[in-house]
Amino acid sequence: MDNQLMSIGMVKELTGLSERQIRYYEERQLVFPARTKGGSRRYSYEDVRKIREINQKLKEGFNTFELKEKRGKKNLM
Amino acid sequence: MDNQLMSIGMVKELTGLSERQIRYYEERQLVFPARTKGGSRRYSYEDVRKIREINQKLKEGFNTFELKEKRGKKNLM
DNA sequence: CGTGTAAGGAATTCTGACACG
DNA sequence: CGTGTAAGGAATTCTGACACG
Repeated sequence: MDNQLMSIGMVKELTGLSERQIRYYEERQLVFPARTKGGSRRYSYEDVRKIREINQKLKEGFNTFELKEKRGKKNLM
Repeated sequence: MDNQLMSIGMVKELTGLSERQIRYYEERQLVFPARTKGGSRRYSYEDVRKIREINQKLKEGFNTFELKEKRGKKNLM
């Protein structure tokens, strides 16, 4: 994981989502950002892509549990 | 510049250099990181590459002024 | 000249919780 | 369930300066 370099602030800018939303997706085990020594999250572009997709699916009516299932079965994310 | 996303802390890790060195190369106009609203520097991979090259050249005996000239003439960096 | 460091401040991020629904 | 927010703390980064050489 040499490519997780964005702070949550960058992700916030790129996606337009709130820190709360971004952290929540992690809490629900949908994204797995790295951590610095200090404990801050570090995201990759791939994570940003996932986060966008998750938010999109949620808007479409799915819940985080379904998204997790879907990932397991179809390995799409 | 959508790809300047690393904090100086990340660059420090990737290059093994000190913040002082990294900032100094900017002061000497050898690298041009972006800035967040808050004022922190944001580096791209390209910047990291330049920083490594600069440090290498300095070890070889060049000074920052020469490095700036070289860049202008040969457009290598 | 290139780099170290202590100084004080400002911006960032973290966690756990209460809230709504 | 997904998200907002106020709370207090910890880690990060910033600038300007003094130091050495």
